[in-house]
Amino acid sequence: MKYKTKHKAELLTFLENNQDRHLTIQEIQKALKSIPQATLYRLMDSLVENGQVKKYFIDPNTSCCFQYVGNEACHEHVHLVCKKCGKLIHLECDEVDHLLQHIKDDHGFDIDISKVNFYGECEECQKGDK
Amino acid sequence: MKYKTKHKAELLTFLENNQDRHLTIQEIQKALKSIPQATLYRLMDSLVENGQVKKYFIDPNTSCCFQYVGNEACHEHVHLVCKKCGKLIHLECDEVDHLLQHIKDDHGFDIDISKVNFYGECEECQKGDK
DNA sequence: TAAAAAATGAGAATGATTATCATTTTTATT
DNA sequence: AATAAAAATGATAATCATTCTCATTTTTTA
Repeated sequence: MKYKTKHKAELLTFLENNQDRHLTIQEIQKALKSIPQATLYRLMDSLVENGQVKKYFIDPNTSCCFQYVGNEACHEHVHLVCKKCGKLIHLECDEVDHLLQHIKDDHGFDIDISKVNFYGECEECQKGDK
Repeated sequence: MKYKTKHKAELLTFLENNQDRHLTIQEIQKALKSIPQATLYRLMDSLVENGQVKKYFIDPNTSCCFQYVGNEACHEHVHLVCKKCGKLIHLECDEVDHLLQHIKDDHGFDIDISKVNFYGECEECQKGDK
C-alpha cells in the first residue's frame, strides 16, 4: 500500500480515533461499511507491516485484534486476558522484564514481549466466584 | 464419552505411545485413518474435558495441539515457541512461578499457567542469525 | 431382552482469512 | 497534459479448521 487512497485515509482516521481500543476486523468493518472486506484485510496487513498498527492474537478462539500505535511505538507491555469477562488489561511491570531477561540469559531463549498474553481471571471476577 | 468404544481405545493407545509429542488433530487423523474426523474431534474434546489430555494453542495461525498427560497431571510448565524453526520447548522455572505469584499478589490477576506461551527465538536460531 | 442413553458417521454449515483476476486508480515519466 | 508503469480495488471463489445436524448404530442399564 504505497499509494494514498480514500479508503486508507478513512481507515487511518478511524484507527486514530480508537487508539485506546483493540479492534477486530469485524468491528472495523461494521464501522466502515464502505470499505470492502478484502480491501480492509489488505490495508490492515500493510499497516501492520510498516508498524503503524500492532496485531495481537488475544483469544485463540476468536479473531485477531489490531491497535493503532502511530509512529511512536507504544510502551512495551503484556496483556492480561480475563477468561470470564473478556477484559483486556495492559500490564507494564518490571518483574515481567526481569523474567524475560532471565530466560534470555539463563535459558538462551529470546522472547518477543509484544506477543505475550496471560490468560486467567481478573480481580473482579475472582471476587464474583465466591 | 462415557461408554467404552473401539475408537476410543485405539485413540488412547496411540496417545499413550506419543506422550512426548504435541499432536494436532490432523496428525492424529493421518495416523488413525479409521476414525472419522467428527468422531475424532468429539473424542479429543471429551478427553480434554476429563483431564487425560491437555489442549494447547501454540501458534495462532495453526491448529491447536493436544498432549496426553494420563491420570497424573504433568508438571506445570510454560511453552517457548521458536518463531524461526518452530521448535517447542517446555520450561519449568521457579522464576516463572515467582512472576505469576507477583502478578496475583500485586496486580490481582490470577494467571492460568498452562496457557502461557512465549514466542521468540531459540538459542540455535539466534546463532544462525549472525 | 427391552428401553435408555450415548456414540457414530457422513455430509453440510460456519466463519475467518486468503487467493484470483480483470478493472480501476494512482504515481512517475515523457 | 498524456501515457506508461505500478499499485490498489472489489467482487467472488477457495481454503481450512472446526462445529453442527440428524438419522442410525452401539453400549449400558433396568
